Amino acid sequence: MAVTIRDIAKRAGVSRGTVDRVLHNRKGVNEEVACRVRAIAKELGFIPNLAGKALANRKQPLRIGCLLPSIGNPFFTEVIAGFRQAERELSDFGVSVDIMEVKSFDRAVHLDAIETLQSKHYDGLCITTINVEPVIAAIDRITETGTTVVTVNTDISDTHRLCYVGPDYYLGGTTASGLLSLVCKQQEQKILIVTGSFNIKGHQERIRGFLEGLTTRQMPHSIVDVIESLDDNDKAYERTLSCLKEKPEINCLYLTAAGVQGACQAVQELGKTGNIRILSFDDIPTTKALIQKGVITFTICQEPQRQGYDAIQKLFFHLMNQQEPVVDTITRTIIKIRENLDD
Amino acid sequence: MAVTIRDIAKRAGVSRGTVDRVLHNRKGVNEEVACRVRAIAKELGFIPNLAGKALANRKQPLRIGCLLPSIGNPFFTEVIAGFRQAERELSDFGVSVDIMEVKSFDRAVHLDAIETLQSKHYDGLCITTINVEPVIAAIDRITETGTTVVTVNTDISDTHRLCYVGPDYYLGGTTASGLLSLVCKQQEQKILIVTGSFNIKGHQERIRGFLEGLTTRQMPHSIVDVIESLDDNDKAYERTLSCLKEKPEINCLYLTAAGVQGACQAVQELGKTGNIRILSFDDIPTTKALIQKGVITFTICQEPQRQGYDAIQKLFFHLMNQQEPVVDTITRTIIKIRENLDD
DNA sequence: CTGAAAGCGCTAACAA
DNA sequence: TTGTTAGCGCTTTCAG
Repeated sequence: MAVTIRDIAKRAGVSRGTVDRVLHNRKGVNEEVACRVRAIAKELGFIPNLAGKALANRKQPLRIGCLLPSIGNPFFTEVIAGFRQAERELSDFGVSVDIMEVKSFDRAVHLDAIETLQSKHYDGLCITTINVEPVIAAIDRITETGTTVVTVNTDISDTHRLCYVGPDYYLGGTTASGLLSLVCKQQEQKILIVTGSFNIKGHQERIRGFLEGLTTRQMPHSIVDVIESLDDNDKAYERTLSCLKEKPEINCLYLTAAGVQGACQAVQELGKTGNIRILSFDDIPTTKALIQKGVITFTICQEPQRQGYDAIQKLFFHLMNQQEPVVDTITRTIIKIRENLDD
Repeated sequence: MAVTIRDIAKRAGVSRGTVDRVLHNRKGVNEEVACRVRAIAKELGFIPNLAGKALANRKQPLRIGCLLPSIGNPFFTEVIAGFRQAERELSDFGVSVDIMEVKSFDRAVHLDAIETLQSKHYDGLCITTINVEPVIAAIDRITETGTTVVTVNTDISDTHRLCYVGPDYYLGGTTASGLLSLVCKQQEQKILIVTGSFNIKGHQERIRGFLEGLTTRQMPHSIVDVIESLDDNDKAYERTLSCLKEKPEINCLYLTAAGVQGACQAVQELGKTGNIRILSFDDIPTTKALIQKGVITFTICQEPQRQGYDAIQKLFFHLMNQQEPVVDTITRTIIKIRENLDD
């Protein structure tokens, strides 16, 4: 039978109320008793019962706020589904989830959004934002007020976030290179890299992992060019098109970010489908369609729905039961080809 | 604010006890009142609060029993880890999980094990067993006594199980064929299929999916032979060795089941590593090592840990809150190559 | 057949 | 500084 605060109270010769105060580090307890209670709790290996806590907390439900740069970016649809699933499963424990969506990775927009979130005094935050100085500072201000922050999909370095839930971008890159090597054998690849932004660390990591992976696999290759799509289909289309025209030797496209459809459209219009091998990331509907058609050979995914789900879960368990250390959740690097696209 | 039995009781002009009796279909309630209560519950969209239930149920905890043919089969290590993780997370809700392990797929052994499980009167069962007549009947006998059964990893047809949690074997086969096609282009594959048993449906499905997938991808190929390993490394080694000697044209091995290490040993001893392409299923430690070494090109996995975890979760939620319909969980078909082997 | 009351583990408001 | 009490939603026992 599990240990309860009753057991601790009896053993320490105090009331349950006092035990509760000690366990929550609330002031107004004689330091001596506090010590004794803490010692006994540790000795007995006390773990608070979740059901009991949830029931008692019902009057002051747990409020979680989220920030996603999801407007106009279909990738985040799945992340949101994960948030919502977690909210549903945890509703019996008094959890509510608000999602704030913004467009783009603009610095001012994000700072503004974070300000707004702070003003709402959530118990916890799940956020995907940009890793730049003023944003980092804003987040530190929030954590200092006692709000717990989890970073989702994109980590924010050197801040006091509880943990990160998202992919290993470098591993995504090496996996792409590994599979490319298997598929192309010793045929030299003349590669055009279409990345999202030179300023986004995840995209850079996908390139770094890819290049190092090609070397490890001793894959003959050359990088013909690296261009930015800014996660935009139109830009990806134009720039890919002009680059392919200029450099007809290109036989491989490595798409590290959004803008997949645009880049593929350029290839298709030039009648080069089949002659140019295309690799991409994620599996938004348009990408799936291109794999079905055989335009893209494979895509590397990152469990977006799980990112949303796990972020909320982590936050919840931590808020309900401080103490045990929290580690990052690195979501899986999933290879999808035509056959296993739908699961 | 969510609806509680209190709300229903007030509205129906009865006590909470009566509402509880009605909601649990317990006898001893005037049919008229019962109807009224049921109607109000439905109208208000009542969903019982999990935390409340768990707390009240604490005196009669939920007991779940599991059956796995895991002795001597490393694949199930992960499934067990999933069972245990679920048990840990649900311990606050009074759930306990007993695991019964047997060796092999012997009919008598399984019948005996199921008998034993029945005699322990568990609230729910998670089982991996064989899909044959007497076993099916034994399971039906159990479900008739009110014990809920979930099938894990291997489904049992036409029985009154709550649901199935496991892979889509056919999809595993098509995925293997799809990736093989990408890797081998138009090079004709002369394939030796090493399956586990002709009598195990999952293995058959992996073959069927593979063959149909090769046709869909218009992959030139021939099946040189199909042999059984009986999930045993020694047998796999011997039979693969003699077959490879007899038919030196074989350039591809399709391993649908256990015995991977044995089959690979045969290839290695003949000095044919690199000349024979090998595909396998699952990622037990020995298989991982063979991928690292480059002996196996890729392996198709099925989320074994999630199988264990989800099976318990499903069972738990259903036992706590009958009513909502339960659907099967088909775990993902995961492609692993050297680079993404460890996640 | 039905209501009242106690209790699961925990929290918070109120007394002392 | 500490103890007492009521109550979260649900189940169960004991009266009636």
